[in-house]
Amino acid sequence: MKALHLEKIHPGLSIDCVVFGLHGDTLKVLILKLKKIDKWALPGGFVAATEAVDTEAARMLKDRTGLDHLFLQQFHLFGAVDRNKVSDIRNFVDQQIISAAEGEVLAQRFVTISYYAVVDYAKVQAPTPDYSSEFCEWCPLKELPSLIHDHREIIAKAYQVLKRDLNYQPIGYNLLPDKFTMPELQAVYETILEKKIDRRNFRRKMLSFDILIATDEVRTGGSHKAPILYKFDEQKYQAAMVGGLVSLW
Amino acid sequence: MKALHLEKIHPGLSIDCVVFGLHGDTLKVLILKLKKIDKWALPGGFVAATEAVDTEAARMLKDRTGLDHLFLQQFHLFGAVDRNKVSDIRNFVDQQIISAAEGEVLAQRFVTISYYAVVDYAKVQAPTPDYSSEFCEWCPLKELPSLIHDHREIIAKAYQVLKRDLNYQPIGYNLLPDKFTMPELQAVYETILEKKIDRRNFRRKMLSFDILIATDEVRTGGSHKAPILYKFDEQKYQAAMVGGLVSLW
DNA sequence: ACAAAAGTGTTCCTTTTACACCCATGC
DNA sequence: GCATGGGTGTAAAAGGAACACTTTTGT
Repeated sequence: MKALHLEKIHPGLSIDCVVFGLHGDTLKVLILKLKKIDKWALPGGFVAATEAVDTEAARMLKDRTGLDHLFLQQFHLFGAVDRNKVSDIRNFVDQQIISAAEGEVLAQRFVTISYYAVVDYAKVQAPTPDYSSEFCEWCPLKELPSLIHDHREIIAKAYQVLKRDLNYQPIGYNLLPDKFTMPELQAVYETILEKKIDRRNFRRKMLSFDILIATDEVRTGGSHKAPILYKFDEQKYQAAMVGGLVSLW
Repeated sequence: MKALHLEKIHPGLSIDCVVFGLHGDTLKVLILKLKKIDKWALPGGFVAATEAVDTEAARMLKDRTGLDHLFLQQFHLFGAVDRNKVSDIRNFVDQQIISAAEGEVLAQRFVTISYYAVVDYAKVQAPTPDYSSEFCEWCPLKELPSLIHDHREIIAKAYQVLKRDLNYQPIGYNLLPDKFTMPELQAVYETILEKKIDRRNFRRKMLSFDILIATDEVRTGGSHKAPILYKFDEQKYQAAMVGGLVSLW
């Protein structure tokens, strides 16, 4: 159980991560159940004085999910004056999750820089809680429990940005295993965008981007024709991420 | 001349603003010439402990440009460990622009949250320098002088985001006077995207978004047919900003 | 009258949309 | 063999690209 080392952190700045995963046709986010308190929180933490902010975000994700090199996007700094609620901090101290001295520090004003990540649900075996939480859970985006501070707002913004980015960049990559079928990829889009897409048109358009490679394997098991397994063309995928898939002019 | 009040600011956090303006067919950014030092800086400052970050960014823009209610978008937190160069700070102290005690504080690690703004060049009469700078100037994006810290990198990122956003949202609004002609609007796109667009196709597509209202006025003066003046339809413009102009599905 | 540049229209071609049809797999 | 869902094809409509023509303004 790691403790806090508040003297070594960058002052007044925290990181919060919204980790998206797809469970069947449900979009879920990773949240932590706090100890002794009936509230939840986003995975996050503080920035070591000696580390880059982006590096620290990646570290936190690794600590919680075990995953490295994932799709991690900084998306917004939340900087309202009273965004970290003093009542929440006091609760922490009362429940002896943090010391009075630590509570003192955390009750000061904090701004938080938020990142979102999209991960392959299946690759995250057992998400690991941190010092302040008893367990970690995937929660459907539409069924969020009571969250501390402005974490609900952060998730809402993350989802909005995710939807926008999905229309611009082939994010599906990161939510799926290395090899996946066209219907699986389509499900990613339909779930996130909350919209039905014509099967055949989706297929054609997706293939036209020329970022997928058909393998000679198929996914058997369903009582129907076995769908072809695809993988992303790393090179072309990266290029598409830079330029974007659609543009006005 | 306002002084620094470092005891009242949020620690380790600064704001930097990239203000874009269009001068003819040149995209320019607003930069400040530092006193006694042969370097330039972005307009920016520190966050009062009692103010929201977004509010502070707007205040800085108002202080420098006199403009209120402008298009101001937070776009990235720069959080590398050594991004604020100690040598630059020392220079400040040596030149007595700031006190030794202030220099002490500023030499600590700072992360900066960046905003970009797009403004009507003509509306900014005389940009006002701050306590650290002797004057303020519009500089062509392609001819940037030596800038402190990572400000060059910040401008580069801002430009990249601006180009992306332009393809998504009708930003042109903010770079132009209330009433403008179709060729003027087209020039905004061509200048920012560095790309020629067919006059007639641009017109048709832009009108198809149904966010422009033709006035019954024209702009005279050119030795050619007087172009119609348009204005944005506030309502529909706002809606388009939310949904975006293009989408994959 | 002429140059310059704006407004309008047209043609061709590509993409999108909305389908019908066939194919493989498991029960 | 049949239900299920995947792969392929196609006709009609919409949208995009390229270009000709007309109109207005200042000199």
